Amino acid sequence: MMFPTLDPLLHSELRLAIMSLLISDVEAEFPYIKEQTGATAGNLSVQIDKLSAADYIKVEKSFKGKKPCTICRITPTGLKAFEDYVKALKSYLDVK
Amino acid sequence: MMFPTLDPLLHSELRLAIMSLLISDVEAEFPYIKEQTGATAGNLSVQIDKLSAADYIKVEKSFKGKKPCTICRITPTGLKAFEDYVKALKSYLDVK
DNA sequence: TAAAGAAGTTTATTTTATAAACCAAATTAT
DNA sequence: ATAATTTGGTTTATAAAATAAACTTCTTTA
Repeated sequence: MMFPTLDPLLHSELRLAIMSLLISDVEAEFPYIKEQTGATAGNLSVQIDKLSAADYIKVEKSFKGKKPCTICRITPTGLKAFEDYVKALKSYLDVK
Repeated sequence: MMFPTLDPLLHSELRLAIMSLLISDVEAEFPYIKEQTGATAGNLSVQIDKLSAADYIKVEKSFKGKKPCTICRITPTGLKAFEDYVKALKSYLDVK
């Protein structure tokens, strides 16, 4: 087949946005990701879980003063997957 | 919001592959698209309908000798949508 | 101390992708 | 000649995914 399969975990608007953020920002808190992506909290929570379950990101729960704080970071696995995804996408887009 | 929405009609592996083919090849027959994408006929038929309903492609049904022949071509609308999609995707991918 | 807000999670709903089943005509084999 | 297979699809059913609504717990403010 001439078109490589696109990692379904990354071929999702919200999950891709999350990963994109975490590549630039190294780490990001839940509310920040929510604001930057415009996602609802529920949707974001679900998609973060999926990325986390695949070990594409690590999620660290702590407290910031008295409030819960969820920090996300990309993993090497996630970075690799993202790079592979971009490479794969290019065979769909670089069409000339 | 910092991430533009990705046209859901194009943000689909098979539909994107179809569009990608039609940009390089100008026109393509159903069996050729099927072979190039590795899709099942059913899936391909459905996705072609969707692209056609949005006027991203035109579908022309004729006969080749005695056999039915379905030819697909991209429309200006489709080309524009593809270009916009690529542009939008870049804000997710060009991350450095 | 009641109401509102923050930070999420869980669950339900809608949408989408995909394949399985089907159909009609043509070709090939018996 | 006719039965079986292949070609070129379409329609329908199923499985998976995305998304939002509803809920929870704790905190802050009125």
